[in-house]
Amino acid sequence: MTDDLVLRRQVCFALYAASRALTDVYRPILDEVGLTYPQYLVLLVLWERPDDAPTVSELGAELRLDSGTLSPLLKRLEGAGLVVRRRSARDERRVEVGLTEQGRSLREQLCDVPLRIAQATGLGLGELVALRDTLTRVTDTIHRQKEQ
Amino acid sequence: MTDDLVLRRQVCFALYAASRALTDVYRPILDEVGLTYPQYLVLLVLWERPDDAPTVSELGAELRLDSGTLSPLLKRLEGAGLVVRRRSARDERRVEVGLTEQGRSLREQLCDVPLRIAQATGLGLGELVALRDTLTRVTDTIHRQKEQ
DNA sequence: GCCCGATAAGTTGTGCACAACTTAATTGTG
DNA sequence: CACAATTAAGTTGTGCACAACTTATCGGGC
Repeated sequence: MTDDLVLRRQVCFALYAASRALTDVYRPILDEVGLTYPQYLVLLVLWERPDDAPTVSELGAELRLDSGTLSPLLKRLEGAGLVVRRRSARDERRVEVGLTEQGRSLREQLCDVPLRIAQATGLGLGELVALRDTLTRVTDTIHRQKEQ
Repeated sequence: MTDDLVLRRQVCFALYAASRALTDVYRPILDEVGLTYPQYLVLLVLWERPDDAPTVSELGAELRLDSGTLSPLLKRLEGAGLVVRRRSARDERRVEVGLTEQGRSLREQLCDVPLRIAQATGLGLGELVALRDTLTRVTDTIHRQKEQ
């Protein structure tokens, strides 16, 4: 019982370490275009629906990040000329986030990134899909518990 | 090809989201004893070898964190009375990190934490072990590539 | 029409992570 | 022995995450 408290036995440490290791793989790749990993995640959401201009809250719901994280991040993306923010006409509380032409065009430059990352993991395609699905299940389980 | 760039398909996002979700489970538990999750990880290493007093570098090698992260974190743990730092006698560059009595006694208070976390994931024991081993393999693969 | 609770985004403060740098001690080589 | 290269820890600066709070807008009930 007492030696359950050992670092290498903990799933959470494995998760924490793997997450940081993968971010290390992303860093040099994203550095070339001046992005951080969370900024890249925001762009992924925007690229999925290029004509949508989601609000800050909608972005936050996808990425599970709050305005405390997103507001300064989006300000930096706007400063880099990749994104525009505008108050919604019919609800002045909302801020819609849209891609600039420059932000749109970044997508092609980065389309081979997922493949390069997948290769760095050393896992086969089947293992990757299984891993992703297991992790997604864990995340959903935890979030469902939170809400109740 | 182009729709590989979709958030929900990316293993890395699943990893990033799961890691943050699990930290969310830890937070209220560790809050009760005034710890953050990375501080808890440092204590895990110290609890494994209570008479060892590893150096900052040795802690960093276990957790893959550098002195830029560990120095202020250890200063806070010392401020909380859980840890002591002392310069090594035979190598004045090194700083050895040891547990205080208070830091040692925290272990018993937290020994049921891994079980509570495991339950929150909703996975069975076999799945947890498999997940941990896959993640550890990915982390090791990435780090081996870095070194070459 | 007015107010009250709810909602949206932003701000402030704390604590990681990590890069780049500084300071100090040690080791290896001539 | 001298001294250059290395190593260890700490510092500084940037960018997340997240809690707690503020400001502004909106909507429903009266």
